[in-house]
Amino acid sequence: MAISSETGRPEVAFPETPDADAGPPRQKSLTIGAVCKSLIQEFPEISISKIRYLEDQKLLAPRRTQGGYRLYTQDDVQRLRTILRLQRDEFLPLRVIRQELAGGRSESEVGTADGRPVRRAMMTVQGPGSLYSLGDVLEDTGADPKLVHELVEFGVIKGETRSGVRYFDETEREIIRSVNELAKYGVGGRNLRVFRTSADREAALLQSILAPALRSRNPERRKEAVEALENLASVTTHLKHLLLIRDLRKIAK
Amino acid sequence: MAISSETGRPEVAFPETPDADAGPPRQKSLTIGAVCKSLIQEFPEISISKIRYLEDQKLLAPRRTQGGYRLYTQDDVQRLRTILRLQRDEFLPLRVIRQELAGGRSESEVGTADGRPVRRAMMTVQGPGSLYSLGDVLEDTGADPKLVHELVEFGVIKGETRSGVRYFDETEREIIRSVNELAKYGVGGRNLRVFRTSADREAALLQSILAPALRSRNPERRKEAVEALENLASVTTHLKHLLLIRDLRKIAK
DNA sequence: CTGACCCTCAAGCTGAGCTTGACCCTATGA
DNA sequence: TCATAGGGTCAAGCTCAGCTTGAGGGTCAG
Repeated sequence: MAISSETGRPEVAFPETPDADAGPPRQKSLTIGAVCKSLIQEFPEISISKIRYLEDQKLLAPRRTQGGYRLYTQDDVQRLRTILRLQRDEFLPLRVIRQELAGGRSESEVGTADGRPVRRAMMTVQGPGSLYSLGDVLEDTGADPKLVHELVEFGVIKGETRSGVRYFDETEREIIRSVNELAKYGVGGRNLRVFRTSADREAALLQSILAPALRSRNPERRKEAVEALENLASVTTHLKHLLLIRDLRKIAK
Repeated sequence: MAISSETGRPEVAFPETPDADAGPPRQKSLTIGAVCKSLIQEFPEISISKIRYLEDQKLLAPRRTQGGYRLYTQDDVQRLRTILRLQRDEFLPLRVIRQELAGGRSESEVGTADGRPVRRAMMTVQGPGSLYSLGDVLEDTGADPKLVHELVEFGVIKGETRSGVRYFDETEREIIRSVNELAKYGVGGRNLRVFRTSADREAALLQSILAPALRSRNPERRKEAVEALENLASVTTHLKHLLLIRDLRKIAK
């Protein structure tokens, strides 16, 4: 409801209404100047032109007003913060940051001063996690409602209907984000089938391997099996990525 | 005995005598050309002028012969290797590398041994990258030679035969590592087909999408296309992982 | 309707990280 | 002993990432 349509026109133009609805702190969009001010504490080197430059380099994609002004949601700002931190603290070149962010290295995982670990939130097989309304998801991901509808229809995601309203979990939200990203490159519609069926096939494979343990009466064993499942998922994902890279190299000649 | 004194004058000038004395492999000093050759496997981009440049930047300080020739001990070479790895895999600028090395971050703790880093290497579609012999790979990954043989036979990896010896690149090495990991869980043999074909299918998809740009005469456009390829690879990998997680959740109940 | 703010686009700047070339010296073995 | 392959210095130059600047012009809230 907050966002009217694909044109990126917010109903309430500027600093969005601090609407008194749902719990989570609502998204107030900021102009580029405001964003700059809000970050100058942590990053004294920042500048408006730099933020624009980062957008030019495909690291950001804020919505726009009808007039062409950039509007940054809190998520956009968080992403920007992440970018700046990766640049400052890890010396990563923008090209690499772009990829890190494209693959799901998300905001929260960088800031928190830790050393290595990088635990991926929605990568876990366990637990429910938080739920997001369609509006939340659209705002978060910048996706077209039609796209979400399509995904639901194709059974890629299904959400969870609660008192008539459909909610999505983090994984689903990230799926939407990724699909939206792919759409920009012209990957969409039935191409997604390729991914779905390969995921299904793979899940079946892993299940068949761990089936005995998963069906076990012993909760200890079941827990182990679930963990194994997570590990296997990571490894196979990595392997598939490597195989893909290998193939792509041939293509790129 | 091998090295005479602080003046940097070696008793036996050039490639030092392979002296048959004390147990530990004695310090054979290498000339800059020899060093370069010995590293070109792992770092194809290296050059004599670059090594000299690094010295200029105070990252190295090899001894010299009376005549002014640089002489590198094994330790020097190891240090150089470390520098190059920090540069390639962690993207550290030389200024930072200098500090890291000054404050005891030692050779051993960066390389192949440990867990994470190794970022770029096999993630990029570009470039030749370093090469590893079968022995290197087996040592690195702890895999069974038979396994490697199998992978080569199945055409999953093929290596690069150079003067009769087969070498593998980083991607292939990591593929081997992953497959070996999977083998521990009992995933192997023809199960790998699933992964291979899905990677192939996906590569074909991406290729078809970017084909025009990739075939373009304009090098500018081609570069963009290759970058897009890398981004797409990241995104699709992420997406597939998410889909897999989604499936696995159902399985795990 | 004005003043602060924002937009694009092309050109320019800066520093890191090498490379090149001119010119000369060193080590080694035939 | 001297040919020749390999090294050495130094200054200049090149490339690329990552911004900045400036000209010219539109947008938005009060």
